[in-house]
Amino acid sequence: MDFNLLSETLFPDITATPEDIEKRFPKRNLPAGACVTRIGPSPTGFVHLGNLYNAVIAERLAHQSGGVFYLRIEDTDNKREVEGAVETVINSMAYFGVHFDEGATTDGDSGDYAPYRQRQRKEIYQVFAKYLVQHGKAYPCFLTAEEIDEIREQQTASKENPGIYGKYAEKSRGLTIEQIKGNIKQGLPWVLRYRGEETNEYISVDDAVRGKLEMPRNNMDFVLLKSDGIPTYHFAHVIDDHFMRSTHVIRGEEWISSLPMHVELFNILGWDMPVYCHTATLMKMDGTSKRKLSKRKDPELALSYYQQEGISQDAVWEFLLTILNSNYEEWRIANPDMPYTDFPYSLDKMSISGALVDLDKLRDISKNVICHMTAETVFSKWLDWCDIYNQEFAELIRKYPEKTLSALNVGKGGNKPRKDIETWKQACSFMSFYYDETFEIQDDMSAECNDETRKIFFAKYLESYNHDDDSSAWFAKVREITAEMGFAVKPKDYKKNPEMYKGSIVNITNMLRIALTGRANAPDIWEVSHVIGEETVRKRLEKWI
RNA sequence: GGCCCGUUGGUCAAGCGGUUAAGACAUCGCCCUUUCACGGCGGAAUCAUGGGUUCGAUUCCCGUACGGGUCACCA
Repeated sequence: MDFNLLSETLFPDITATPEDIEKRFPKRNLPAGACVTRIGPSPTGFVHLGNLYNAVIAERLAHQSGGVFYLRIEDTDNKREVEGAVETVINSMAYFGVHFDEGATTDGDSGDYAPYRQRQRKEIYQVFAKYLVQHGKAYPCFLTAEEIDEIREQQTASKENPGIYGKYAEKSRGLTIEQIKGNIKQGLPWVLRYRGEETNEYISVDDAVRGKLEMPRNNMDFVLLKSDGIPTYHFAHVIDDHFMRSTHVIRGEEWISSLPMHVELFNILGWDMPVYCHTATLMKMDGTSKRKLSKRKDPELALSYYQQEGISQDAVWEFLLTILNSNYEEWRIANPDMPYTDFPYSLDKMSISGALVDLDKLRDISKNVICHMTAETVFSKWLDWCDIYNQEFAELIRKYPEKTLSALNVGKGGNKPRKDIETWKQACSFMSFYYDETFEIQDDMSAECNDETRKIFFAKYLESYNHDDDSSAWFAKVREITAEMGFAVKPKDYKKNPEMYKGSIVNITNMLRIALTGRANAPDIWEVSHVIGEETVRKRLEKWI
């Protein structure tokens, strides 16, 4: 077979050579050790935690080494593409603070290795498709879906591995140049297949997170170009990561099994392989067993879930970093105020078994992240979230900016700051008692405080109430009233001799707190009183008399 | 089914031939405290399993079980 003639028949319009492409995308001029990484989402409209997970690794690797981190859109499957999905990807990454140095943007592509959308790189792939045909390493295949099914059935029946290889490839490989020309003239669709070798060799790849990976060398005639002339993932990956000069390929472990195909292509094209980093799959607890997070069953897989829940993007990063590098948590405890960018991220500290997405842990992290923010930061981030997800509350915040800010400052100072706010969504319910519009009594007062006790207490309290009292003067009065009413001023006294008292000061303050905030769990009473103001204090307490 | 990856408390995990098997979340108890928190202290709780190798295995090797991935003109 005349491979040159075949390649001209198949790709008459391709005139560029591999050398031309090499020249067009020269090696990057970066300091030694700089990593070039990327994420390559496909625009299906669904951005999930796994995307972010890998993005965090890639971003850290690139930016902590002075390298480049870019966004490539893997849109080779036009059937799955959803309109606006590229924007969705870019926007959600931006929302979570992932910034690219180059790649696809909402406004075209930016960077020297453009285009960054695979469909626009069709000619580039075809240059190499043609090259492989010229060298007898690829051939057109006219097998129909039915024929392929038949082969598979036969293979299943005889318990052989499914696929086009060895003797099963004879039919598709055996065409003469005339037959091929004739088929093309007739307009029959064809795909370009790699010509696999029958082999029992093994390949070995050093994976940066898993160590040595050993598996049988590829023997399949896998598809390089689909019938629309667009490459499959495998072919596109090899060409793009070579020409975009990626040094590290970070991707999920589901790709491990196609590694032999990629190795084959890198070898045949004579290129160096990037460092592969196959990451663990995110799991979830289902009953008593772990399973992969599923798009249909688990809302927390979608990145939009974290946005809707109002989990701060910093918290999501912290969380991801803690499951990505086992020493991150200790580092964070030792360095509570440093930015995460100071943490030296390393691939060999990665866990290789699937991590469970533990929402409890996330909440705890989020709480700590928020408690380290200034009230001003909390104010603006929370407001940003409310503007999108809770407009009613956004209005309230805007209506009472000063009150809101001082409320956010309650318990902030000192070395033991309060950790009341977990998420922006939860902040709306936590903060609701500060505003008359959303104030409501949620908890019941303790049994020790019956109607009569309440009436007496609140009457006395209001009578002696002086809004200008400082915290200790205020509390002295509370104690005084408590004693007058026959309640123990010190909880310990009550504990020792419960029969001597009607209750303890704990019951009194609990009653006061509920009247003022509607719940048993709320910050310091004196501080709250000063945020909501004297008028509101009196109004809320008078109701009980 | 073939090939591949994995398995330390409820969860995330450190560990790399000899440890009282770190730490964090969750949980429970106690302490601090006017309350709510925060914080402090402490408890309970783990090496999937069977064989080797070894003076000694959580750690190394093999088998078994269990979980996961993949076997497309999807990525």
